Amino acid sequence: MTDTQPDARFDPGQADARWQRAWDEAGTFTADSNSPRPKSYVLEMFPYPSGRIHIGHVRNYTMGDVLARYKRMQGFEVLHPMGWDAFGMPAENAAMEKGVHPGGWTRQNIAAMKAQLKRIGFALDWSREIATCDPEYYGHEQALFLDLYEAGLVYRRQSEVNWDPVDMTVLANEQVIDGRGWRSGAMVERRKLDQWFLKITDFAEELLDGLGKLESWPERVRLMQENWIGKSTGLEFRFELSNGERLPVYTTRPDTIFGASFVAVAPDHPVAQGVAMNNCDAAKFIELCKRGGTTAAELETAEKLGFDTGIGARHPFTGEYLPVFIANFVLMDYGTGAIMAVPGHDQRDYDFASKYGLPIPRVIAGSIEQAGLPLAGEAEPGAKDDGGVCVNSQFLDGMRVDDAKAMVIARAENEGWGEGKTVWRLRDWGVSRQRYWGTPIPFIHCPACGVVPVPKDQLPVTLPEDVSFEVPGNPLLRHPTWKHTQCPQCGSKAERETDTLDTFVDSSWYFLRFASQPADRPFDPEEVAKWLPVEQYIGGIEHAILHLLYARFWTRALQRIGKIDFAEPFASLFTQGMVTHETYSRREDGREVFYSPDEVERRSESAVLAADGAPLEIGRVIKMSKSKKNVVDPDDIIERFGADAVRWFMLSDSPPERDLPWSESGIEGCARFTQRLWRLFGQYDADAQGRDQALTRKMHQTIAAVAADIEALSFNKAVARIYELTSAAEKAAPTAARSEAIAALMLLCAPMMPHLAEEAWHANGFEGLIADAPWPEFDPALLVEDEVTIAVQHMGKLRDTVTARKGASKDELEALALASEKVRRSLGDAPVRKIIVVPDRLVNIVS
RNA sequence: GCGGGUGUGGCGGAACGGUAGACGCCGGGGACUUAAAAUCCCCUGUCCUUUGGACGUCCGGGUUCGAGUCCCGGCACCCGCACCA
Repeated sequence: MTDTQPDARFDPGQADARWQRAWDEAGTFTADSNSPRPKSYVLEMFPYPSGRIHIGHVRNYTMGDVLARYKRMQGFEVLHPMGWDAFGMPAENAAMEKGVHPGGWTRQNIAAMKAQLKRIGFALDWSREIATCDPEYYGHEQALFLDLYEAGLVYRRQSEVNWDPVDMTVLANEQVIDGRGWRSGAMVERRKLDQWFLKITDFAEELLDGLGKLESWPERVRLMQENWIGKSTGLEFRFELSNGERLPVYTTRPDTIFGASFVAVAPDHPVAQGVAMNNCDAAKFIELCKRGGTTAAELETAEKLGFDTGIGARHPFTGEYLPVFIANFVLMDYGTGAIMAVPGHDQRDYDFASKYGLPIPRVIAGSIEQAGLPLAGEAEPGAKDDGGVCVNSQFLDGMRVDDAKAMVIARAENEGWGEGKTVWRLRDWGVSRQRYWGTPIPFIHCPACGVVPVPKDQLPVTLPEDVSFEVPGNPLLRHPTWKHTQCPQCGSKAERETDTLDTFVDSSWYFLRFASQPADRPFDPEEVAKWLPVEQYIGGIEHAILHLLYARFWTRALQRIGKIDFAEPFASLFTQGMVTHETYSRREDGREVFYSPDEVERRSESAVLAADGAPLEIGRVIKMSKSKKNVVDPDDIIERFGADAVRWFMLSDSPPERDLPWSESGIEGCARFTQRLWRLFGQYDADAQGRDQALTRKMHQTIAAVAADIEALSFNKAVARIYELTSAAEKAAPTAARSEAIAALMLLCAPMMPHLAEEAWHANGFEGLIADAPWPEFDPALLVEDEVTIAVQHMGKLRDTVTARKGASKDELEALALASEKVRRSLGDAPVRKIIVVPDRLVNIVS
């Protein structure tokens, strides 16, 4: 090396900023959609601008960055953009707590977080930066929303919300704690409002079928979406009620119809409402059900409660009258809002029947002989693939579950009291939010013309800036002038819609806007076609269902109305794990007080509070959160260790889909490794002479393996490979082969530790930026070893290892194994009965 | 409650059904140094008295010449559950 002393240390404090500037000035990461190179679109889920970049963001974006840089080195024109999911509740909360404007607060956060991201040296095309709170962005979103409206995919209907009667505001589920408003503490009420919906259910079948083609999505995400969409086939049929009405119910298990011992309806079912009109106990019961949260988790964990309406429902086969209950575990949103309950074979029905002393007959058993077998204290599911047959079921007795289902449906259809039906769990997407900080829904309510869309040439409908959060309620609703306007159709006085869109709408098309940003349209279809679908999308598993399903829906909807010509936005998906940290706490005045890592002195087996030297309890390793104070600040650690050490830590050790436990000693080890590499890079000698076959072979193997590992996103394995080649190169004699290996290491590290790689590349006199250098080639002939180690087992237990020529025959390996003294000792006098030989791997002797 | 996942040394993890523990961290010992830092070398799953052996991948069963890996049944923890993003 020419201008660096061998013992000089790598100084990230200077190098990081220098190379970040160099990339900026050269426009290295600006994506050119007219480039002749093949295109690659690498995208990470954009962050909510909460104020500071979280270490979890750093991990997410480091993974995408390594892939983006690697793809560039492989000759791709890479689009790797970044933006801000900038609408949402925290900005309004900040406004209420600190008296700041949500817009100002958000823009300040964006500036701070952008500076943080720049310090990590991400290869991002900042020229395409988007913030969803910019009128330029949400105006186009309003236009798309109107397009979907024209296509009949948008409608209004009544829907329930959590209403806080004290704060006079709608609460999000997370703002309802034990049935009370988080701020006011008032009992939350359910209130019906007119709200906007998107017809995602129109696409249920397509969204389900499409999953099958997403081969590069994690299996578990596809499974979760499949279950969420929840296609089921069953029977919808009508009970004749003792009051003369008819009650439609839906069941997926018509084969168990003889096990029905009661009928249950949802508290908001018309039958329940009807009973409540003349029966104040029923009305009280319904009120009771409406208390408490609206979430599925709460409803399903709540104690099963029912109210006997006194109505009877006539069983279509037996003619017997079953009692009709109002029950809190029946959902109005699913099926018909009423069920036939089969306690013998459904756990919820079982719990309910046990509580109210209703019969629990068995109608499914392993065989017809087991008809009299009692149920073992819980419901037996009686799945279709375990050979269950119908029992105690008249004409169904002895039939297999599948056949019985078909038979019951056929009888119902013949006799005219029911029919086979497909039902979906998926519900339409409610997008109305009664909040200020979101995209205004571009509609006008005219007393004469009704609901009228805002003409496109009047978009965007912008948010008013002069709003106050001191008074409870929606600022848009209270604003003195904003909502008052004229009807675009008749010109008379009218009011703007004051609901804003769910922020999931914002994130349902941002990946299109990144690819193409015309001023007059949401995107240009040709430009979009060049980049989309996203080749690799990376984000948290917490988005496995909602965000990813909504984005898939939105893309398909745009395809249906001819805006784009592809159905799936993300070809490949990766869900990364969280960054975790142990917690430090102690009891003070009877409650647990947490301390942050920088207040703590961590010893090998204990931790003490630096301030007073008293011991602290080391808690479990859990997700970093402010309340547990187990957070580390990215800026802080970059300042101490440099961007490359932090990036390296994010990639090392833990597989990317699993949680990564933060540790001080881990990051220190990474920082040490940057210096170790730097010393090795300093030993590059362009004039060195001589061969080193073993090292050359190792180099080629490493180049191939690191490439494969990066493409599989197995960064921890790529890191391990780089450690191995580093050790080998350090130990090797100074030959031309060694210099070649050192240069290869610079290139292999370039996507992961770009500042260090650039610095070494430059210091050793290489031309240009390493970010622009091609990925090194490898010789496939050098990947295979010519000698292999063969494991020799006796009865499956390892006794010896022997060395053999690669590709040695079974007979040769057998002879080698039997010649081993350790094997002969283990064998003793026992006769050899069988020998299993796995070529190039092992020999197992069975005696 | 329902749906989905995870579980391997002191710690993070590696391992086409085929040598369990690659690689890193921690720890121990040594070298260099007046000393320290930095750096380098060696050791490091548990147990048994050794050359050597036994036991070991959350627990209990099973399939197989051979199971961390496949099957059945548990346990623990994590994610999601439709207005958090």
